[in-house]
Amino acid sequence: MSRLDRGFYARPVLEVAPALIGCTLVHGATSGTIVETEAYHESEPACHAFVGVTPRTRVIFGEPGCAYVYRSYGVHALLNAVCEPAGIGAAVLLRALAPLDGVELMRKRRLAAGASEQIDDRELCSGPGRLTQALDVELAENETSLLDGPIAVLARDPDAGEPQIVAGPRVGITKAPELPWRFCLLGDRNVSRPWPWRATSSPSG
DNA sequence: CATGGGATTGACT
DNA sequence: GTCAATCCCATGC
Repeated sequence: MSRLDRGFYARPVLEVAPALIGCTLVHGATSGTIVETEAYHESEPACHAFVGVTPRTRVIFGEPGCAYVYRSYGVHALLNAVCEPAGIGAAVLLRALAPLDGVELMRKRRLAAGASEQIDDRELCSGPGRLTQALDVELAENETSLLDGPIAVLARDPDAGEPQIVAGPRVGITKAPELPWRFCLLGDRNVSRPWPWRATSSPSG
């Protein structure tokens, strides 16, 4: 499968975020299927680009298809894909993967980063800070290109069919919490937080 | 130059 | 459910 091209990322961020579900994130010997994303846009205050162009946010206003990597809570690196044409500040946060290649390497890295000694496979990449630990994505890779740089995003397998996607409110933000800009692969158990899929099932579930 | 906040995680009650 | 760890950067003086 080939990398997504610049035109893929140059679209509105609310199109790109769900379109990334089912694509494959690759870094070195480790990879995973993207199962959870969130959209961020300069027009709403939860987005870092809301404050305008600064040294930090410059990349978000730059060329679509670049990586925006930043440190969260002084602890974790979070990976975003810059979207929309240059001049517009928008990006998609990659929040969870279903591990594909290099699972044992992921486990080794997660343990080295301080995780508890027992890690279920579904916990390897189930969170924005966890997936950067597992794939060893670093702050130094901020502003690298997803089109030909060290971090690659591959298109969906067209034979796999369209994934079923559910939308909901974004996680962990205090501003604009009502926007349903979080996208998950329906029923996938690698997502970073519980999803009310059982809401329509029996309570004992 | 000092300060406050944050797109999280893991451990503990 | 609660809480600390830890650092970059935007803002204000």
